[in-house]
Amino acid sequence: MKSEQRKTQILECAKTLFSAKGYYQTQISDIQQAAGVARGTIYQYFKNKDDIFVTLLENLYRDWRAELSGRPERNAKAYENGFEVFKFRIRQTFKFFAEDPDYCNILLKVGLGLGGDFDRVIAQFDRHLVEMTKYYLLSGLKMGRIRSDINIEMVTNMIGGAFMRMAFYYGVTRKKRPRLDFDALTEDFVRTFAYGIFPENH
Amino acid sequence: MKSEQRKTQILECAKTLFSAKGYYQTQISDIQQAAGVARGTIYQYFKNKDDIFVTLLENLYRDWRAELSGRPERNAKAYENGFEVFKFRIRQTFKFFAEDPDYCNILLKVGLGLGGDFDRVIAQFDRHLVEMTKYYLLSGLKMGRIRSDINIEMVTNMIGGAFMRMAFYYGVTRKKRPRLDFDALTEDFVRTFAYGIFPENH
Amino acid sequence: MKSEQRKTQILECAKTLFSAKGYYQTQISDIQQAAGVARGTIYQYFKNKDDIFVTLLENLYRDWRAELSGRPERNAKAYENGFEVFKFRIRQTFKFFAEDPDYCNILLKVGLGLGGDFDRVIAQFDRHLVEMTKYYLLSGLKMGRIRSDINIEMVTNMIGGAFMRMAFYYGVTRKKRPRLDFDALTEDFVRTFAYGIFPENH
Amino acid sequence: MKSEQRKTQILECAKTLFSAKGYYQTQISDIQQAAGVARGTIYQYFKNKDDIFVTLLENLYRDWRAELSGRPERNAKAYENGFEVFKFRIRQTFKFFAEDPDYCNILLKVGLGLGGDFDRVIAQFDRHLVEMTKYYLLSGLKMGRIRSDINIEMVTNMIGGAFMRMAFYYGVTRKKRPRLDFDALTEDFVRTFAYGIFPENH
DNA sequence: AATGAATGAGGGTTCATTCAT
DNA sequence: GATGAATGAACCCTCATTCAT
Repeated sequence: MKSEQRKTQILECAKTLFSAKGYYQTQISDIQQAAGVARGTIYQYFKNKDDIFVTLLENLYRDWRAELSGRPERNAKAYENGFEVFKFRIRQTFKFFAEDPDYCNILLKVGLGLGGDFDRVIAQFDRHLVEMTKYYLLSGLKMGRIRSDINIEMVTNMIGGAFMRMAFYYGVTRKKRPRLDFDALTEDFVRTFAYGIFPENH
Repeated sequence: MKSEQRKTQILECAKTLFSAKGYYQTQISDIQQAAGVARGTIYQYFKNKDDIFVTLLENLYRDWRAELSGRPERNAKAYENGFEVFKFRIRQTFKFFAEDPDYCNILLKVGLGLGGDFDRVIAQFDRHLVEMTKYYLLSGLKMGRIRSDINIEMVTNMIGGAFMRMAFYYGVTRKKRPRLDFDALTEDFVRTFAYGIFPENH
Repeated sequence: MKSEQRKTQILECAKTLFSAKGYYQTQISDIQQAAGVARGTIYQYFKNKDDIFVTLLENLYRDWRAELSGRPERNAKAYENGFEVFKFRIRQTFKFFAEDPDYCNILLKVGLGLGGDFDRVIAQFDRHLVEMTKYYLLSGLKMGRIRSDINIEMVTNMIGGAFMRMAFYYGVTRKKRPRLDFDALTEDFVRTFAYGIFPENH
Repeated sequence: MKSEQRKTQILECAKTLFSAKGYYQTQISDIQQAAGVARGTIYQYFKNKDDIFVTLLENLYRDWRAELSGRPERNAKAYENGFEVFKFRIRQTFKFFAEDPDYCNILLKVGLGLGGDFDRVIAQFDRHLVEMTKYYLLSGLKMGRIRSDINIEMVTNMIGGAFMRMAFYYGVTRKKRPRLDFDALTEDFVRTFAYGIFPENH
């Protein structure tokens, strides 16, 4: 228990540092000092430096999924059509990243291009998000709620890319925006993909 | 001239390696061996390892802009309305990344999260792409060709994110897809943002 | 305490080596081997090679001042006139260098012409010695105990130079002279400057 | 002939650089650029870097001896007693260093502590100066012109040290002193050692 | 004789990891 | 469990010297 707290504390310090300085620029000694423990203590909780970063990524994935689970309270009926579910998840993800910019920065910037085991864990998140989108698109297609002429593969990627960039934008780049309205944000985001940006009488 | 060739050759080897292994995983000795020169020779052409990477990024930016310049041959008239210009640039950028996956990988994955001077050069590309998009949106708005109720800031980020992810997808992830039809790809991409994915009679 | 000992031990080895081989001829690996520690251990105690040498010079200066402080036991009265103070300090400095030939060699030979931070620390010693001499000369002048027609600036330099060369001679060049009589040495030195080398009835 | 000029020119540049930056801080490329020749050209005139420095020191020694040779014009008679000869040589050496501060700096500061072959060449100068002094003292002693109770070894070192420091002071430290009166300087220097700094009725 | 690109041995420094206390 | 001194492999970079042209 006490031990678990210590581990969490080290991870928290590591998160801040990795986010601020990147993986290779962050030394074990930085983490150790920030956490206020001795150098060797780190190695009682983690196998090595990689392990810290991977644990961080796995926690991120776990926490994100916890955020996703649950249902939108209101409008339980609409939930059935899949669109509301999708919107809810988009909303929760926005919230998740906006409320933890370090996680956001680590997943969408710092963690990329590191190679090795890291790619695997990051790909896990990526795949999950993409599958979620694709699932929505496919079921929407089947129900006639989505245009039949779209290129699923492409649109999936587009939505994923657009979403991640926005998450990064609102979570990291624009750090000091006081209070984001996640519902409105999500509505705007979804509407753009739903109806396009051309006037209706195009 | 001979000297310029040698520099280019070193850069080419470095590009492949950085793309495949990442910045920190690539040693000077890797580059040196790949280029078939002695260790010290590298330092006759570059100040240090950073310099190689930054030069690579600057060349990337330069080459990309060269790809953008020029006009679509056919349909010169439509070009006037800005939409064709935008589409042309999207198309050229797709082409640029698809034809040079290493550049693509370095810019959109490997180079991120390195910090230092690298961020500056990468941000240059990013800003350029975003400004290009925003410019198109603003002029389209003024001409009534784009819905007046969109959130410019958000849509700009969405298009940028969607585009980069696609470029990465077609350039790197799906590396071995023989022959991409850039015109069709661009058309699909643009249409999705233009008309949305919902059926017309929504 | 233990740590302080280790640092001292490394410094001691470095002193011997720097004195024997010079700054640039002494490698970190020489010091490391002489001290019987691993390469990296050196860097736990010193920022870099420069730092070792500068620390050495600063210790030298500190130790020398410690040697100077204190008063000649006997003849406390004569001490008042300044001459005895001066002689005592000359004596102590002779002693200091004769008993630590490595310090002597590092300060008066090895450390010269290195430039950088080193000059600063060496100049500190030099200035101190010169100021000490000048102070004695000026107060002697005021009290009528020194000829009024001497060129202070020149004589200061002469005494300083003569003294340093002698220190080097007795400390380093003539390394193995068993037992120096510092009192006699000082007496000779001072008398030469006091009365000159010409016969009295010149 | 042309070749000899080229060699001289390289040496001249090397002298300036070695004096300003020290031996190890001066790179072959510095010398090569300053001399306006290609890197490889240096090695057609000198075996290696050491050779340049040693040549410089040997030229210095040669030029100094040239400066010493010759006789004081006036007072040819006094010349016989050795004192005038000694004074003349002191004077010429002052002049030599004051007129070539780089030589002065190289011999009395930069060249010390380098070890290797350099010590040998520098020692040559040193020994010459000391022998000159000792010879004067011994003959003065024999002729009763110098106090019989002085410690020859010590006084020799004192005069040598005092002299070198002064030469350095007037040649390097006080670089910008307009016009030195070498006769007066020498007179002051010699008188200090001759009669001492105490009042006559001590 | 002159060039300057190429060389590579050699040095300083970093930093994740270990282990005796 | 906690500590932090010690470790040493690994890496970047310098720079005197060579040699084909």
